[in-house]
Amino acid sequence: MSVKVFVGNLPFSADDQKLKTDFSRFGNVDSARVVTDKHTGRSRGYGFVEFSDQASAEASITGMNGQPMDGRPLTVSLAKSQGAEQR
DNA sequence: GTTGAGCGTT
Repeated sequence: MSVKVFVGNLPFSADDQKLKTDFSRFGNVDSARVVTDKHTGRSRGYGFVEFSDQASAEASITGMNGQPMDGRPLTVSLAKSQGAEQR
């Protein structure tokens, strides 16, 4: 199964593809998505990254959490809605 | 035309 990772403090110039590119260095990214506002269409400044393996997710958290991207420190952590099928 | 805590979308 895939593991969801919450990514916050993202630059407004960041997008889902940028997240996937940056997080793909740590493992296989199943899908990366940046939360964009539906009313304004602009990025809210945070997104989610889905890894195909939990080890890759933790590796990305350890490697990207607190690290400045585009000039701003990213907040990477396990997403809340992990479900109960990740084991 | 902007901004900055926050856990989306089908």
